[in-house]
Amino acid sequence: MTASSSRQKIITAARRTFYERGYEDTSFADLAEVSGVPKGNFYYHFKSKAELLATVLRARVESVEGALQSWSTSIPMPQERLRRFVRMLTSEKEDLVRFGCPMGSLLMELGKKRQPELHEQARTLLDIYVGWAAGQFTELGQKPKASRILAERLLSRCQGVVLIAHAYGDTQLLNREVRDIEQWLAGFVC
Amino acid sequence: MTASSSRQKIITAARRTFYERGYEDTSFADLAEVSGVPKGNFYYHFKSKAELLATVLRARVESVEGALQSWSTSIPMPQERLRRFVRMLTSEKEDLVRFGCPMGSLLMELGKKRQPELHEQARTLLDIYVGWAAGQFTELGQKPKASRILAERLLSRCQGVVLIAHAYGDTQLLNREVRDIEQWLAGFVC
DNA sequence: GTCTATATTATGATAGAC
DNA sequence: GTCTATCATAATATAGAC
Repeated sequence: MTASSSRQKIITAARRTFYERGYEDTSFADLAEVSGVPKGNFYYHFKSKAELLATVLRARVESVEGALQSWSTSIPMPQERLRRFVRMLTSEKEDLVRFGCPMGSLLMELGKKRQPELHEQARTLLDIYVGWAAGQFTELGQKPKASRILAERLLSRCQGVVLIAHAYGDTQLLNREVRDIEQWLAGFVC
Repeated sequence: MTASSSRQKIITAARRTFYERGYEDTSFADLAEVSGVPKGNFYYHFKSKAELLATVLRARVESVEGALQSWSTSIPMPQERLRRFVRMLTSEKEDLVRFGCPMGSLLMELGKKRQPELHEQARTLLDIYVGWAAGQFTELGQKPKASRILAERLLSRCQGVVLIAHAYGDTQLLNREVRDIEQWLAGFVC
């Protein structure tokens, strides 16, 4: 087994388990079990648990950047791109209802940590979404300042919906509120 | 120092510190420091840390019920009561921007715990707000089912706004989005 | 009821053989 | 690079004197 393979197994397991149980409640013993890599090896690949988290956050950033860029090339109309973004909530509904939003969970948990650099890295994720959404609103004819506000409002609404749907474990609520956000978005199309 | 005094000091310290640092990251040593009560005493008043958390959650439930009931008697118009509710976000803005929403934080953290009864207790808090808000919408002439949906939407929007404002540490964003929610609410008045 | 001292366990992290 | 064994620490929880 190559080095990068073990390293990748750890990252994959951490990404999923940090999401499901939270960062603090996930031990290296847990990750060893999930990944199949003995926990002693972890310190060959990462110098600390915080560094593993930073790596997971970078991996999430790259995933998100990749998805958003691919939409920008494959979907011509900005309003369709925004719909595609909101539709993520329904296509991922099982996980979102069970575990909440991966980004939102990290933002909340890391926002309470003593190390502010971890919170900053989680905020990078949010910034990518907000910056991208603002770009779509600008293409729809909104001024830069208004675009930023609308983007923050869109992310805010998505986060709120997922949080409540997760609290109630209610998939229907999620579906219904996604439709409401889509209707709100439709007001900016014409 | 009476028994109830020590007990109350622990609850007060726990309520605040669980909010600021999260439940899991708050140790009895931390609470001993904050409350001034030696940590050995904690197990005289509470049989476990989980029981202390349950007590804190009950205290929050009582606070919320008290506030909502007092509004129902002191504020005659339901639309004014809903405004009062949303205005909480601005009157508590310093804490909300620094630490997020106390209820939202607990919902997220406890939603990832193995003990589902803790998550249920946190959801009780949410249920109280949602039930109360639904009652206000009903008084405004909405049908019961629509009232429930609007109440969930209101809580969802508030939670989302606080989460994003907290992530960015942005008080202005909070103020602005609160105004937007108030405008949305105003649509149901006439 | 209050406090000190301590047991117990889990975790992040390290040492060193292979 | 991989794996086992182990350290050091911090946390929950308990025992028992006062």
